[in-house]
Amino acid sequence: MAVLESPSERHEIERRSLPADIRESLQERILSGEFRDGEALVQDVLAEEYGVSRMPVREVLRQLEACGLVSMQTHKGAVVTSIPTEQVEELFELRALLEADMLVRAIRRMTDSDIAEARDILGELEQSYRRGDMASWGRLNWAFHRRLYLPAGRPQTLAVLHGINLRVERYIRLHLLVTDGLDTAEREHREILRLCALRDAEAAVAFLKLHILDAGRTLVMALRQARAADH
Amino acid sequence: MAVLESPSERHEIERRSLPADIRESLQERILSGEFRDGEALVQDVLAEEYGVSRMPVREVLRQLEACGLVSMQTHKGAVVTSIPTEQVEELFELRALLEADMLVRAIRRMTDSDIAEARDILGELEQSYRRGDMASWGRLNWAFHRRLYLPAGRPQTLAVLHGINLRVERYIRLHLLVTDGLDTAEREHREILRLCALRDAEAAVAFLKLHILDAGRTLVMALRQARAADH
DNA sequence: TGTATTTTATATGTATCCAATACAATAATT
DNA sequence: AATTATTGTATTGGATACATATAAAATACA
Repeated sequence: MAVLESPSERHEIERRSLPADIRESLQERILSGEFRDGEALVQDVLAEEYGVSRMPVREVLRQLEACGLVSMQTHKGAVVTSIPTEQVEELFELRALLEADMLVRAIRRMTDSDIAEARDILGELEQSYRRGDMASWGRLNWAFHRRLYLPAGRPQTLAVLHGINLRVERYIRLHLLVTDGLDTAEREHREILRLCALRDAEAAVAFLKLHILDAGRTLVMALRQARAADH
Repeated sequence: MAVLESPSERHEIERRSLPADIRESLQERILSGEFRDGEALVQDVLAEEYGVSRMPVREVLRQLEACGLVSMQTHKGAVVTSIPTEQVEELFELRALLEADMLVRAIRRMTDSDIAEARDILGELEQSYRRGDMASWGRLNWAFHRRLYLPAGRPQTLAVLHGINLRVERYIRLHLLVTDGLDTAEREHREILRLCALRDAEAAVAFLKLHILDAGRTLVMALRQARAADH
C-alpha cells in the first residue's frame, strides 16, 4: 500500500508532496468504500501503511475533515463522516439548483471545441463504467460535468460543486452501482450533450435537473433500504 | 498576542484544543485585514507569537487553506488568498441564488420564536455596528442570516453558505465599511425581518436578493477602485 | 454479582530535531 | 559587463520523542 513504488523511481516522478499523494490515496480509499461510515481512521495505522510518520497523515486527515469526508474530535481521533439520508437528498437538490444555473450560463458561451472535449471525456467515462473501474468513473464523471460548466467562467461555483460532488460520490459508488442508476445516467449524459450541441438551453437545463434529481431519488431509496437493513 | 493570557487562567476556560484557539485567532486576524492579500504567513513567526511550536500552526494553516482563506505551496509557505474582483462578484451572485432558495423554504416553516430570535440577533448586530466592533459584526451578520435560514432544515446548504460568507467577509469589512454600504444593509435587514414576520415569501425573497446583490455591487465597485489605485 | 474506582494501555497532541528545498547574494567565467 | 555557477541562509517538510487524555480492563468493595 506504499505510495512510492521504490526509491529508484522517486526522483523521476516525484514533484508532489507526501501529503498530496497520501491524500489522493486515502480519499480514494474512503470513496471506494474500503472504510465504512463511522469507521475510525487511526493515525498510527495509516502512517505504518504508507511508510511515513503520523505527521503527514494528520495533515491529510485535517484536509479531508475540511472536505467533509472525515470528522475529527480532539483526543478521540478521526472517523469517516456519515451523511444522513435526508442530507444526501439535500445535496442532490443543491446540485440541481447550482448546476442548472451553471449550464444556462455555460451554453451561452459554449464553443464547438468545448462540446468536442466534453464528448471525449464522456467516451472515457463510458469505458471506465464498462470496465467497472469505479475510481476512474468517479474522476471522469466529475470531469464531464465540470467540462460542461467550464465555459460559464464561474470558478467559485465550480469549487462548491466539486466539494458537493466529493461528499456524495461515496454513496453513489456504493449504492447506485447495484441499482440500474448508472445505466440510466450513462444514457442521460449523451442526451445532455446532444441538447448542448443544439444550444437548446431550456431543454438541456430541464433535462439536466431531471438527470440529477432522478439519480438522487434512486440513490436515496437505495440508501434508505440499506440503512433500514442495518437497522 | 498570546492566545492564553496566563497559565493560571488556562484551566478555567480551556476546554478546547490549541489548534481551535489558534485558528479562531488567526482567522480573525485575516478577516480583520491585519494580514493583507498575498501576505506571507510564516510558521515560525506565528508559532512564536502564540507561544507554541510550529506543529499546531501548520494544522491551522491547512484548515484555513481548506476554507479558502490561505493558499499553500510546498516548500514555499502560506499566503493570504486573494480573490479576483470578478470572483467576489460571483460569490455574491451565488449567495443570492442560494439564500433566496433557503428563505423560501424557511418562511414556510418559520415560527414566531424563530423571528423573535432573529430580531434579538439583529439588535446585537446593530449595536456592534455602532460600536465599530467589526469582529462581532462579522460573526453576528452571519448569525442573523443563518438564523433566518435555520427553519429550512438544510444543514448542507447552510454549510456551503457559511464557507462563502467566510471568503467574502474580509472584503466586506475592508471596503464596505468606508462606503455607506453597511448603513444600507442595516436598514435592509429590518425590512427583510418585517417581510418574514408577515410571511410574505415572495416579497421577502425579492428583497433579500436585492439586499445581497446591492451589497455585492457596492463592494465590487469599491474593490475595483482600490485595486486600480494599487495599479 | 454488580458497581464503582483505580490502573493500564492505546491513541492523540505537541515539541524538538534533522533533512530537503527555495531564494538570494556572491563569485567566477565568458 | 552580463550571465551563469555556487554557496549560504531562511523556511518549510518530516521523523522521533515526550506529554496528555481517553477508554478499557482489572481490582476492590458493597
